[in-house]
Amino acid sequence: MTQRVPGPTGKALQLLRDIIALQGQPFNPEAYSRMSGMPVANLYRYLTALLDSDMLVRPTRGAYLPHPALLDSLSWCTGHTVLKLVIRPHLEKLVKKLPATLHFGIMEAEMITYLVKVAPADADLFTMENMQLEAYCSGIGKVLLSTLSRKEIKAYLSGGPFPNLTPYTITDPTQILQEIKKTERRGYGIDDREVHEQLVCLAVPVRSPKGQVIGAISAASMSLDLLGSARTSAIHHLQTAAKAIGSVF
Amino acid sequence: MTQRVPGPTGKALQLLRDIIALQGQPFNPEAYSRMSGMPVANLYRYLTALLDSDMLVRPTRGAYLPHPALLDSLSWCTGHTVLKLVIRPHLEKLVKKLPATLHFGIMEAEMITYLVKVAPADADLFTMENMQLEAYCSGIGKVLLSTLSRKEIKAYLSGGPFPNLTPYTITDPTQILQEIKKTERRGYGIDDREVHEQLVCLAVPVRSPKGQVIGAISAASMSLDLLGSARTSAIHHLQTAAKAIGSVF
DNA sequence: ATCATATTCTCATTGAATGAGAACTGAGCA
DNA sequence: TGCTCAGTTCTCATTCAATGAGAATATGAT
Repeated sequence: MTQRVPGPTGKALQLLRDIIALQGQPFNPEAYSRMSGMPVANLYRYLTALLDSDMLVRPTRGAYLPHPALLDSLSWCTGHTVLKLVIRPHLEKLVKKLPATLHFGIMEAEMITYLVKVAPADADLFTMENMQLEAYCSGIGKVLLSTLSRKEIKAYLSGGPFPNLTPYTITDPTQILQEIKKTERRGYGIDDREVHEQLVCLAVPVRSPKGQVIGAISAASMSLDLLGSARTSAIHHLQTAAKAIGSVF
Repeated sequence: MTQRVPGPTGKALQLLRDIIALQGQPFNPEAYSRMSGMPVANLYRYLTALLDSDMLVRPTRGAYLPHPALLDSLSWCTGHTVLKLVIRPHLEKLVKKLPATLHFGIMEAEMITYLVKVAPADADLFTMENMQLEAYCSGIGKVLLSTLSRKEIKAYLSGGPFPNLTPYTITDPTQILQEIKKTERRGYGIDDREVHEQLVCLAVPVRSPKGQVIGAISAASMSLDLLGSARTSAIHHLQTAAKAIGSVF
């Protein structure tokens, strides 16, 4: 809602963004003018430009919707598509230095969606791209949970149930909360055989330069060494890659 | 590709549109500069604005993609959603003056998709929203075919087969071409029991003020009167509504 | 018909976009 | 390691467009 880019172009794009965010609810010019500090005259100038550029349509007075032509021209891709295109090359570069199964995942509706998987030739795991897993027990899940607000974490913990997948799975909400807090302090997430009896995993968040959480990347392995002597190096590699990925957004 | 809106805002939006249209293919700044007449310095100024406004991301040098945040904020609607939102109220107003079953349809992949259906309380037809029908035999199909270029029409006619649905269906490509030509001269499409033995239908195109074909609206009825004494009035009502709808785009 | 509000218009003022070219950066490659 | 080219940023004087307040108009609903 706050302006990000100076000049007329930034204001026009901000207005476009704000109108899209309304999801078709009526747009109140006067209220928007007051809220954004933009005089009505300018507001309508930008609206006209957006309408004439086929970015918006105005079905009736006071109603603004994205232009079908815009939506059609975007129909070849989704948010997931773009994330995959952006992140896969980074993980393919990383896997040469860090020979583990690498994942990129995001949180959607309190579940973790694994969008990208890159594995070394000799290792293969049960995971698949586009798979959804629970958040409370995986490395990516824990580290993404740890970036949420206290309120959101509480909402998540009261959502249960949290089935145990292995003898090591943490299933008690209180203990999960402790684990999330430890993850936050540590800066990275650990899954010590909580999803699969032989599987361990390290995960770090991917943040945009503005601090927004894009998702998380993880390195998983059947070798417990990943949590031992190899841990420091692995975390370093993950964090370097995460920073490079984050800088794209 | 040609600029539609004067001023910096229009140029920025045009650039955004052009990059989206690339569908992720590499973007050549120099070529774009030459083609659009925009100096490279300006080109990069606009690119920066679009990147900073979270409209685009740059995965690598020379690659530009729509920003996932933009795509997510648009995921609540599609081109079809917006078309339905825009057109339904118009047809609901029209049905009070023209008591027939009204449809709005568009051509997609040589088939007609019926996006909106509005029927009087006493009339009901076999049609359903989102249904797809062949183009060559329906009123909407014929009138949309008649707006295509000769080349596109030929491509369509060589696509066949064209099954006959009733004894009245025109199935010979040569005859279909004649029918399309007649439709073009007439300005509206007629379906005289070609889809269903008792069903007749009139259809007119919906055009934006710039002349672009958005789709077509039709009035269908079990009463043959629609093609007789009621025809002039019906066409007039359809054309008035089509003009009102078209002015939105 | 009338009312509220969305929308357009006018004009003097202010500030931003423009365009050419030079300078810089980074990825691929010998 | 350093080369090289394409992509990208920077500088600055010039030009042109955005700005803001308010009045005027158009429109849909009651």
